[in-house]
Amino acid sequence: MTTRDTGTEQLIKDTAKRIFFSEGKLHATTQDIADAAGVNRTLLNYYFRTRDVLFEQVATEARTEMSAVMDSVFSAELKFKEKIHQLITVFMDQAMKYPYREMYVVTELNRGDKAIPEEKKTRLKAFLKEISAEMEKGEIKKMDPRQFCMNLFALMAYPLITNCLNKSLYNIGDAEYLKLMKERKQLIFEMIYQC
Amino acid sequence: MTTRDTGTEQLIKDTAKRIFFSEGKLHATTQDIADAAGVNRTLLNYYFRTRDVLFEQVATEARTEMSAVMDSVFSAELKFKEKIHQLITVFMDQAMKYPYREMYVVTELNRGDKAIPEEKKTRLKAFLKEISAEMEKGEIKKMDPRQFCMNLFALMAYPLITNCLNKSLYNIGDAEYLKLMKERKQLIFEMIYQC
DNA sequence: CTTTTGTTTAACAATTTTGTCAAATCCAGC
DNA sequence: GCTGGATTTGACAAAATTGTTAAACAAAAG
Repeated sequence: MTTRDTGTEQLIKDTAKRIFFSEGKLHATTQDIADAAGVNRTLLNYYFRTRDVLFEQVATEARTEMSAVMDSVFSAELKFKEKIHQLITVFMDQAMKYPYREMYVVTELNRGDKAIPEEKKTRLKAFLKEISAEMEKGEIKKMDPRQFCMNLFALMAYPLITNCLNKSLYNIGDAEYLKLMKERKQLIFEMIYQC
Repeated sequence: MTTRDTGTEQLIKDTAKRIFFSEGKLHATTQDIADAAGVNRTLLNYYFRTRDVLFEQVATEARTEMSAVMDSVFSAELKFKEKIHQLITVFMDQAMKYPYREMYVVTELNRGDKAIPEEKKTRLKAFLKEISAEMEKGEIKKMDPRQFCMNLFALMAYPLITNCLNKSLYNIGDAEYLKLMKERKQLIFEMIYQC
């Protein structure tokens, strides 16, 4: 017989993602997630058997989505400058929806010893080479390409992770915060490029 | 009778800090902490009564230490440029010891609703004004001073938070990582200043 | 309408984590 | 040595979180 697909399974996963990656509640319990999704907690066990399976599935999808987004940029046939521009746009849009997703991946790394797939490392190496080439051409300031990468991702990700803190510190609301983040896209580009 | 002070209380707190802020195990259990400290778990209850008290105490001390470090820079009588230089040195040294401390404070903000003390906000405002003044003088590139702040802290904190990820991604060991972070101090200074 | 099968629920069991208590231990002061 | 209070420990209780099961429910197929 065909599965009836009431959409509950997806609802649970989406809710878990929202709680983990948008709201940053990294220690949410299965009951928390069930409540937020408006379903009986037993359903989490019905669909995923155990809490760990759900968490793992969500984490895996997070990594996959992240990779897909990155791939779309890295494998595109674009000039370097355009690629950076694209990367900032795409990454920040993602990070604005799921500010804590990266952080989740990092903390996962910190306990279980998940390895980074070789494939990603080679892709990164290619990108580092591109960066070096641009530096040779004098397009961007010379430095360790790894530092360049760290700078880029730091500038993009950090303010979104510290969302809450910043809003409170600078006394700004949702609307203005959004505006600031939009401005940031351009700002980061200039910062990275003019140095 | 006078307290015997076997140093156990401090040992427990220090161990908790190490686990939380250095190792990034934000979900450590009381047993984990007791084991890491090499003491009986009951002692955590003896000295702190409940888990929450211990956590709160550790978090409070973290905030206090952080503030003290920041104060020492912000309230110093220094030229702006020297102040930034000092800030980078001090902040990064701290962040290298306790990379996840800030993150801990942020995630704490995300569930309980801790407010930021007014005093800190006023100090920040003063700093933002200083930044604006420097921009007027043409010492640093003009932008929203809040963006300047976000840039600065992002460049300092993020690579340390993603410590594990970076080591794995770039295939680097502890020694080289340390070297990279040292280089970063100078790099960040130039980046902030020459834009 | 009945059956069949996937879905949902409530009650319960198991596990994990935290808290309590009394007894044992240790050490300063007598 | 003995005493008294602080410290430490192990056994146990309580609470919180997770997992299981059987039964109720809902919808498609016959």
